[in-house]
Amino acid sequence: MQSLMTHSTTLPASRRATEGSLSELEVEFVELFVRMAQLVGQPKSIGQIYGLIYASANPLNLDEIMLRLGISKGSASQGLRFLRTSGAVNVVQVKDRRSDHYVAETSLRSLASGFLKEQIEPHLDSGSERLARLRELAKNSDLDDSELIRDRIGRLESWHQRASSVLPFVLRFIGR
Amino acid sequence: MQSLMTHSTTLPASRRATEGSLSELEVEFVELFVRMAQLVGQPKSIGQIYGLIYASANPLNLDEIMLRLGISKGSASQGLRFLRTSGAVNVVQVKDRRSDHYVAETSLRSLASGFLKEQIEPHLDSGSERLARLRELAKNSDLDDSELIRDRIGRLESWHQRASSVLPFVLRFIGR
DNA sequence: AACAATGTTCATTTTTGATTGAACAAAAAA
DNA sequence: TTTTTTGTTCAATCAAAAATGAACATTGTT
Repeated sequence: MQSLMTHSTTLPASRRATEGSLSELEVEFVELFVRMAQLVGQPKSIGQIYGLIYASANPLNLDEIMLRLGISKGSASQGLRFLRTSGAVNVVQVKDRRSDHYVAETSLRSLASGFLKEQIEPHLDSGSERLARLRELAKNSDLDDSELIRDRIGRLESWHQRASSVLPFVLRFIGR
Repeated sequence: MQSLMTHSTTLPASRRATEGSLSELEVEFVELFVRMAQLVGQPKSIGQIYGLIYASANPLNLDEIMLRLGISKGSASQGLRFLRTSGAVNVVQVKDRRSDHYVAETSLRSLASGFLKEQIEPHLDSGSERLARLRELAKNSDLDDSELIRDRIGRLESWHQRASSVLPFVLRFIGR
């Protein structure tokens, strides 16, 4: 759950590590990803963190992330866990640095599949159980509207099936 | 934005209009739709209302909905507006009743397209503007990481394009 | 006209969910 | 072993979003 590749960097160049403020360009990236995060129902901090890493030329560690974004250690830690387990960032080791550093996974395929697998699939699975329960309840229901109920449950089943089959399809279409 | 068909009903059968409580079966439907609503980032009340209407054999009006679900008039009114404008429910007139009554739109095609058009499309549109702004800022950016920035913006553009093209595709796939 | 029925609006309250930060554990370094 | 670095956890706080309900408009009824 945590791809360990080695990545050599001399943490160089422009931007000092512990800065506490972002360039105009970085702000724009961060804001863009905050919107995207919220669009898919994720907290702002997730978007901030991913946005910063996405726009960064060198791998960042937890400390840098919390300082640059001005967020708490807790948020940074939890946000990074989420991004790690859903495959949106990867852990790399930086020479002469003990802490984990993070780089962005930029393939849309990975991001989309991580999201769908983590956020959508579970719902589809639990959906099956709910449908079963619904069918059960429908048996002992008023005979009056049993026809309607039958129809509605049938529709739900067809939705469920369609949704399930669109999912891999979207992945293939969007993929690599 | 409000299809006015006439629908004759003698508001009959089982369930008394002003009851204030739901059958076990109705509860199950309502809960199912509450989950679905929250999955796509919509408030609970939206799911409740749609769920109730979905499981109802006869058209319901605002009063019935708020009483049966035990929600406020305000919630019911706002929820119904949302469902109306996104095409998830239709307005019908019931003989001898002055108020608007609602029936569920049950075609997945309509529901999905309403949702995508209302909730996703706007984001894709505003995305274009943001990308333009990003490109603008990138011009006057540090020459150091200009290569990375170029790459990242390029990727975003490709994501945007893919997302835009998947959308009508999903609709066709899911449709009818 | 006066009254009743139907809906909408929006300032306040409530609920939900995200963020914080201090306390803790684990693993290096000293 | 003691100290520092790194990261996680979770109860408490804070902020955002949703729900409430009273006031208001509109339209029909008497």
